[in-house]
Amino acid sequence: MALIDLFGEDSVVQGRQVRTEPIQQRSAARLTALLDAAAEVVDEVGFDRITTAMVAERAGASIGTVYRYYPDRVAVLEGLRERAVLRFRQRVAESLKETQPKTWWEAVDCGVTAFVELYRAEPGFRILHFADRERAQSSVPDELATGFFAHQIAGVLTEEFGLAAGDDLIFRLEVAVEMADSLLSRAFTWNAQGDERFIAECRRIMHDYLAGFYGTDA
Amino acid sequence: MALIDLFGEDSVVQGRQVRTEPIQQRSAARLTALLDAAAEVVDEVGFDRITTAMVAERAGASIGTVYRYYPDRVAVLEGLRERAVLRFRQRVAESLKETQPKTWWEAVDCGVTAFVELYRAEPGFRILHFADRERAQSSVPDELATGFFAHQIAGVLTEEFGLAAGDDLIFRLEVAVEMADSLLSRAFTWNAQGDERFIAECRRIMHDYLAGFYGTDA
DNA sequence: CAGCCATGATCGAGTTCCGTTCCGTCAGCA
DNA sequence: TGCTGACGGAACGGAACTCGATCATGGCTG
Repeated sequence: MALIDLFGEDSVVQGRQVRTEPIQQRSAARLTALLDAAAEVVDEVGFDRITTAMVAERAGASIGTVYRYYPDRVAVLEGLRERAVLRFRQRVAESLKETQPKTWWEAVDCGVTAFVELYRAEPGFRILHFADRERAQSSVPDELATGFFAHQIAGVLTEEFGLAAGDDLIFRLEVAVEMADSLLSRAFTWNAQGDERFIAECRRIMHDYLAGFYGTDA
Repeated sequence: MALIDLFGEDSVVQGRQVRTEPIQQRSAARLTALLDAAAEVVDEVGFDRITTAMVAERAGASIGTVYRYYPDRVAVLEGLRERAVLRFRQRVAESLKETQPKTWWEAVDCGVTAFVELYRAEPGFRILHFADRERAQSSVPDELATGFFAHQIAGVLTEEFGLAAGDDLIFRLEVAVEMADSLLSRAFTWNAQGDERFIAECRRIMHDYLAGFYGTDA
């Protein structure tokens, strides 16, 4: 199994948050414009204060258009999150292709790098960490949860670097993903460029935590 | 410095989220009733769906009373968070007094235990982790952030167990607190009693991470 | 110690704002 | 040129929040 298959866009299940699939071409542009607008507004006023009117105005659309594509306010944020996840995975896929990692550690590191880069460059990317929590109380675990990432990564590590597959690996990776998400988000909490200390410590912890179980490198 | 001084209620700075300090006795009862109501409602309908009307009704008060004490809806949640932090610290203080830890590790473990117990028993306790994220975009680091905990814990570990004080210790602890918060919240995300696997792994990781820097135990 | 009353506390109808709907109109495609 | 997808924005419902009327408390006074 190629890395690109695990992290490429092919394997992303289309979300259910969109009301009407865009048929005409202009509507696809509308959709991205709406999400771009939502991303900006989220960064400016926060998750609580965002209003559908703000999103519509910023996107140069009317209220009705927002509701044409999304059933409600929360769905817009979920759409934003879904796109962020997609972009993250694409970025990881690119990073893997460029880096051609020789060890499992280098592969994991690609994930950290991709995360940091997107946090820096992508408006509204912080929604990734946020939505994690809010989701908890309502729904069933979905394929965007950390557990899903854990499975994806497990696939890569197993296929490419021969790590022993199994529940232990999955669990380890889920813990690792949770910690990394937490530390990297912390790095960006009060520093738009990301506090290098936390980023570096995150890399170190990931390495030590996974190495402690699967042997140092290789 | 006694442990109780670091974690007792004395050192808690009164929050600013309350509009009017209660003067008469009944209003103090009102305030706790409002927070109790908010805690229940949060657990039932989530952070998004909570309304001031729900809180008022559950507390047996009118809308106006809610707004007498809190400037807006979000402030109620912040008040709830502040109380949760307070209770966590009190619980840690109790736990330390009972346990009489002999090693730094036992002391840290008290923190984990307190967190787990409160998560299980205290309605709305999950707000601790939630609010962490939302807070980030608006305000300056406050004394309820993880950094504050790190300082508190550093004080205990330095005074009681002779660990070397300094920025390194503070940073380590901040990272540890962040990871613990993340893993423990994950333990409770889809399991009201807390997934024991994550709780145990959290303890192990805390121990290894801190021990790796300061030497095993003692 | 009873009663007074300044002031804290409460209430809830009313106002404003926001989420959401709905239908009339416009634009792309055949 | 008609048919269907896309769009706009007024209108509706409900939730956040205000405000002046009203009630309760507890210190003070005689």
